[in-house]
Amino acid sequence: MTDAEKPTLLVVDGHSLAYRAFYALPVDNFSTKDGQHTNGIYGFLSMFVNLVKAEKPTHLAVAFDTSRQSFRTKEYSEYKANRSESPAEFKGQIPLLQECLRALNVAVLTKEEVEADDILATLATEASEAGFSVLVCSGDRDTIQLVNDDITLLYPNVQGVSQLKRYDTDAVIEKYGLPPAQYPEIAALVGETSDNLPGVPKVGEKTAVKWLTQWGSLEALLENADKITGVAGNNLREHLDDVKRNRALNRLLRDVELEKAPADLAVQPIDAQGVRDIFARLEFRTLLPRVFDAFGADPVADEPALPTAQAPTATVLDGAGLADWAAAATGTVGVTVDLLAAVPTRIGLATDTAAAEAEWSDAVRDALAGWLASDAPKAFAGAKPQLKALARAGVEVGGIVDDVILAGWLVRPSFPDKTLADLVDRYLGEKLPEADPTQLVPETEGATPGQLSWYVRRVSDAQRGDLPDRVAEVLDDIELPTLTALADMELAGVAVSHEKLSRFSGELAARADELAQQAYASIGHEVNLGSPKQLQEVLFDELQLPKTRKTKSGYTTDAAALADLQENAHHPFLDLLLRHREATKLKQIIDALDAAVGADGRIHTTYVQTGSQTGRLSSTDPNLQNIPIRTEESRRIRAAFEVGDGYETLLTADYSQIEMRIMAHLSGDPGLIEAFNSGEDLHRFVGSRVFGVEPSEVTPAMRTKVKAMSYGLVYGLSAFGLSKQLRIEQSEAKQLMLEYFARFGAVRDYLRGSVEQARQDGYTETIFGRRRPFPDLTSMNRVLRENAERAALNAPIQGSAADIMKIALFRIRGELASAGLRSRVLLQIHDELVVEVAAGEWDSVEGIVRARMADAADLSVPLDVQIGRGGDWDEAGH
DNA sequence: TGGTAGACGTA
DNA sequence: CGTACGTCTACCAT
Repeated sequence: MTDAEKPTLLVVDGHSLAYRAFYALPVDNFSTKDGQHTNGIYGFLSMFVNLVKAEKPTHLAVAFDTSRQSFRTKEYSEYKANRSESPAEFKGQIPLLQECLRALNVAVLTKEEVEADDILATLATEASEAGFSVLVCSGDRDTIQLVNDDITLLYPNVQGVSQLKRYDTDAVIEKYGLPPAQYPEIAALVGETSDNLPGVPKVGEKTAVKWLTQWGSLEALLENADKITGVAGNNLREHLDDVKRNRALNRLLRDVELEKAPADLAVQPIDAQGVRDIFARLEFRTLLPRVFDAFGADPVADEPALPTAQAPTATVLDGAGLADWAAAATGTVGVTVDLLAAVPTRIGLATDTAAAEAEWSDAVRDALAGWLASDAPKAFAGAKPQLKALARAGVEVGGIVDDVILAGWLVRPSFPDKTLADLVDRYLGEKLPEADPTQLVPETEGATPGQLSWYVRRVSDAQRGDLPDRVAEVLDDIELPTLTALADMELAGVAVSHEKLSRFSGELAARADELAQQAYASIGHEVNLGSPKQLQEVLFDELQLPKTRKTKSGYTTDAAALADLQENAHHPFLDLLLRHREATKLKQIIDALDAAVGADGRIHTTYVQTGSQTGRLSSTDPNLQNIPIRTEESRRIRAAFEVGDGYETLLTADYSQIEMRIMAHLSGDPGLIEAFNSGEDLHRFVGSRVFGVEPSEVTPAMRTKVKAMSYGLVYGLSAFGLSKQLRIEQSEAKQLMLEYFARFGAVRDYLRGSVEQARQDGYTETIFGRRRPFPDLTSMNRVLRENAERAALNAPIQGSAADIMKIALFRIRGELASAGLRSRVLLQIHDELVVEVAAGEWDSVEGIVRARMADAADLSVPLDVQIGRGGDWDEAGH
């Protein structure tokens, strides 16, 4: 067998190389946006990919230490005792690196009590005996002893991991003057500082090599120790035990029992999707193509192809046939409506064994409308756009018992599966047949609506088994009813006055222009006021203003920082810039809204039901949940949202302090509960308790402080953050927190306890059972862990509020309908609803809205609802 | 064309 | 060093 034909095994010491990368690469450039450090992972993978590409091994493995404890520390407790604990930022990267390697289908080997190098030694030895050519990659010099004709060591340079030096037998002899097997004998004499193994004083590499050459081996040298002259000889005789110990400890084990033999380590096709997923999490982008290249995988085609199940051929029927088919079907029927430009084109139905479908037509609509509206159980994947299209065609849908996208989001709200294909992969382990969108005449046919429905039904079945009971209740009792309500709201849209918007836009354009001219004049030249980069040059280079808070690429120019600057070093440019920002921001919002007004004079937002990790909705295209309200002027935008033709007035209804009320309920704090039951203003009540004065004696300053404290609590605010917001000393903020908790101790106990509970369970839970997983609560990375703690503190509170609002929303919708009223809910802004009220319906509607919002949940404090009325949103917002 | 950073609007 | 979102512009890489 020639070398070229020999299989090549590459074995890598994962720990030592990642560790080198950790120190070689700057943390700042290698962290995810939520604070996970990735420099060690990136550096390792980068080197690893280069190695694989260059060496083209046929077999691969990466070994890791399990802990600092090994048989060596047992034999010699001082072994590596001089090494400081590796930083938590590094340790936290190891599991993620291992996850990457698993996605690459590379064997990850560990063994209790044994160091990674012993695993390398065992594999290298076994492989070389089995006729492999072996590459050992390690940053530990002890691995030099492994080198022989079949085994080559790749050793990283001091600079880092980008350059590896090759040690074959000749290279070792050239460098050390002795064959590789004798390197440990040199090391035993010289000692190894990094392992805390002292050697013979005054004996360096030169002397050691000279002695060993002279006597042939360490054994012979030690036998003849009394014949060595000079100080070094004396030292040797005094340190014989050290040398023997060193030699015993630096001998790598070659007979560790491993789960894998070299032959089991053949390079496998990578899990392309798995690699994409973990790389996306780690925010690696440039690495992805390099990995696919090195491993010879096609980044586009999904690699180790999942099995494609044989979907039943969907029977193509006419309307009557499909209606008969549906009526005869037992159990839940999967439903898929194909859309083109939001209009139905085809409809497919399926059980878990059979599928049927039809081109959409008036005849199909008429035949199927009865079954669709009935309670016959139906499952969808992403139902809302389909429901809307059907509704536009005049078809109502009842009996919705599942939406697999919603169910998937409830299980994994942080990484929701976005498509049916994702869910088919996750729950069925199959690949959904999809037409290649880049090809005019696709090679692979996509599934038909009937077949898609078959997948929907099967995913639905598989997923239900995976759903904890309480989460299933959230799906059935909250999300599915909400789904229909949202479809109605989106279809209804909200009337917006183009005239009001465009007049305001014109005013703002003129003002922004004037402010820009004045700003240019104040600094003597033009500058793009919308470019933070150019602004930094003006502020900190030209004007030499004091530096503000750091950002990734310089210093911030945000409003808070500019306001600070103005206090210290007022320059006319600052005020002009702030006012210009305000004007352009408003104009930009107005223009976006104006562009979104449809032919019907209304804006139809899209509510993303899976848009948050807490259970809240989000709103897009356009976002109607962040319409300005704070400044008098910005409210002119709200005034452009008007009651529509055929309706009489707008009603707004919002929960007051719902999150604080939920805190009171969850914590059971008697003081806070009393505050809400007393009828007194919340912050006044809390202020009187905290500062020990009568409610009437609570000053505005006191009220501001406790208000900030109360709201901050819900977000995991620190003394630092509180002091910053209130612009008070940290000591005073700390004192305020102490006083607050002295009066409302159960609040603190609850918050602490809920985070601890979440740490144990791995997830938080709302009052209604909605869960949110928090794996980072046990992270060793402090930033990551503390971020998770604050989010975990907030999740049950924000999430319970979201649950309550959803319940109120669909109950209001149902009751308005069953009372035969035309009035309808248009908007939801987290704790507020906007309702369009038809003539003569105000009293009924107001009563329904108030009652259903107030009794949406039974808490230990009342849910207070504020109602407003007006011809536009601004007026209605009291 | 696509993605990120910085800024800022809301609850 | 306060949670949850979406969208805009500038800018840089492709």
